[in-house]
Amino acid sequence: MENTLFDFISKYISLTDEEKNAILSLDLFRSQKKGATLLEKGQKSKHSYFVLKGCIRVYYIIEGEEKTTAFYTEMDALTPHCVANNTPSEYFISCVEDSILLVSSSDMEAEVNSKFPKFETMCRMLSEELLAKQRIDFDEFKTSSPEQRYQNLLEKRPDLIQRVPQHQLASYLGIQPQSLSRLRARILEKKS
Amino acid sequence: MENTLFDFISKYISLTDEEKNAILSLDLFRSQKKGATLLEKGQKSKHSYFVLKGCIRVYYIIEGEEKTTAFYTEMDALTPHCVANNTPSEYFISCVEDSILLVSSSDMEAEVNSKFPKFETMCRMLSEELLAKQRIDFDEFKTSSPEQRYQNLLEKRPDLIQRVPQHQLASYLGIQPQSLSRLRARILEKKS
DNA sequence: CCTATTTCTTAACTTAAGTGAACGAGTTAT
DNA sequence: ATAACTCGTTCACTTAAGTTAAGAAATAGG
Repeated sequence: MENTLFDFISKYISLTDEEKNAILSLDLFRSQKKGATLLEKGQKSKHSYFVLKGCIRVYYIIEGEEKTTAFYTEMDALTPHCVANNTPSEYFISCVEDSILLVSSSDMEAEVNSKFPKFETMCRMLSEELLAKQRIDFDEFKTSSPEQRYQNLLEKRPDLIQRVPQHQLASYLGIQPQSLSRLRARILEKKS
Repeated sequence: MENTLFDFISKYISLTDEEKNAILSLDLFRSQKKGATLLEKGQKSKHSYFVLKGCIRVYYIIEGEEKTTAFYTEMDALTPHCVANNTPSEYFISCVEDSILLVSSSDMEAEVNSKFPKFETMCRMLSEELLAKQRIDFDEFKTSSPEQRYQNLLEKRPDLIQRVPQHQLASYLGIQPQSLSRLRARILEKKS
């Protein structure tokens, strides 16, 4: 588990053993059961998450319906919108599977950032990278049909289709569960 | 023009007059004519943009069709995906209007970041903020219909609808220009 | 100033997604 | 063990977006 974290960090900066131990001593790892809620709509929170194992999702409740918009799996980092601007959350976050997460608070990050400039550099690089990557994902979503989005997902995150309930996948693809069912049937039809 | 920039920066950090002069002496402001291309597909680039005045757009050419996916106007910052990972660009960037831009290179930013930690802090805060904001935009896009997206745009960026050609707006909303025309007619119908 | 081109709209038709309902399989709770 | 739910699928029907084509309006270029 620690290795997952340090492998990830090593993509951006290099840490001494001392620094690694300092991080471990902060004791940030948390286990969560499938279905556990990490953040509710309306709540304020200062917590950011890094997924070491498992899967968490972001969802809204719109006119009584759950709309899942994002999944975070191994090596994914998530700072909810409400953390940045200290407002009540517009969405929920919960565990799709039993998960092991690294949970940090913005206060703690601010402290670490000011003590270790190297760490702030990593945060900057990481969020710049995620911003550019998310831009591409958004662009792909805009420029493709539901069917193309599903095919795209099959290529890029085939594991998600196995791990996650269909009705959650559907809203992730921007459609109704019935449409996803139909679309899958249509694709099978084509192959044969 | 300088004020636009320093007003923006002051949201994140405070600068001394000396520091302001240092920034101005870098001479980063560039004027661009409507229609000018800032980045082409396949090109590598190290340039990031901050829009002081005007409007630039990101677009793809997919099966011969232009697909516009993003607009950047006054006080918006853009670091293309290809800058972060030094790969050929998957999209084009061009000016929708005559524009005044601040253009920086990643080399220069790296240098400034290492000399002035304050500046790196600003970059981190900015990209974290943009990441969270873009996440919300993406979520709204996923959870709403083309018509809702248009109504949403009317509320949040009414200026865009005036400044930008309809066919570019259409792909920004994820639909065909004909569908946008129809959808606008439908909305007018409802109001009366 | 007029022509050429681009942009926007409209229309008719096709295709796919939304909606409401029903069903069976699998799960959870009592 | 059975009742109550959840989940995925299918069906019939409605609605909206995609597609192709044509024409009007606005814009740019010579």
